[in-house]
Amino acid sequence: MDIANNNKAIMLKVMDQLVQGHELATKLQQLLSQHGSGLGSAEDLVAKILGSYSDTISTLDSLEPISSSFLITTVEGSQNASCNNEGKLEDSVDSQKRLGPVKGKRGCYKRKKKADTWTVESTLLEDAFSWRKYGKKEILNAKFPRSYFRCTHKYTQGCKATKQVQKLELESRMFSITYIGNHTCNTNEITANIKPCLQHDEIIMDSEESKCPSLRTSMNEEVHEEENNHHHGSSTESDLQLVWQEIIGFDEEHHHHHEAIYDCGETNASINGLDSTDLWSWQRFPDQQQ
DNA sequence: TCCATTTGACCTGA
DNA sequence: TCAGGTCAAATGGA
Repeated sequence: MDIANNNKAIMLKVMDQLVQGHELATKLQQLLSQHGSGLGSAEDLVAKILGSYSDTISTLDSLEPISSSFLITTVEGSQNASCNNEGKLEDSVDSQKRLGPVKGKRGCYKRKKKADTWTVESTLLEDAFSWRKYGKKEILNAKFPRSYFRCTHKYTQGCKATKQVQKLELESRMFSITYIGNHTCNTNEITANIKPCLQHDEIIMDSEESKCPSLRTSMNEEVHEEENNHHHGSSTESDLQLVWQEIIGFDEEHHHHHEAIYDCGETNASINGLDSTDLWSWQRFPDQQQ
């Protein structure tokens, strides 16, 4: 009996590890696709890794019936879901919004779990996805408020990805960007219109462990290019500007004016058809101020 | 008019 | 109990 229980525990642990590996490979695949050209072989490799994980998981799953539910809950991880309607999230939410306000539903949600969540520290706030801000919150013992973003395609494509952005220190350009959930929207459409941007200065700070060592390496390679990367853009300039403007405002409340430092002289850039007025003004954060 | 942001309200979970 | 996360009405800009 104990042996059976022990085997079951081992099986669960193996499944856990496999599922985690699968999640990491999925994230890596997404990041590789965001970074775009020249990485085709790497993407192929990731696809093979993912296939291997899937095969192994399904094989184990067929051996142990109880693992099925485990697999689903783990893989879904932080995929947020409304507390009503048991999973049929997006359409219902969307239709609710269009049909009119439903009182008593505010804040009705399931808090995201840590799985499928990873944190990046970066001087750049943008990525290949389009985000819409839905909230801001003062965080206890934090100098700066945290901004909350959801995927623009949440209602149109049911994409459940969200991210949280918080400035780390007053004297630093670094932001802590927490990504929660994977994009399920049509990323090809997004990335096709946007040049891949280098996410220099990024440090993966996964909430569970360091999940993406290969990514970390690639990120670090870009560090030295920091000051030269003012010519990359994405569809997320709007939210960048928002966060930046908030922070500027916040700084100005606590310090004084930094206009000269913010003004890096690049305005009205048009990248890939996207209007990016004042696109780069946010990049010159007052790290060298007095 | 449409869409995005702001912000106070509200709910969940630790 | 309260900090954190999300909702949704109000507001503003294009």
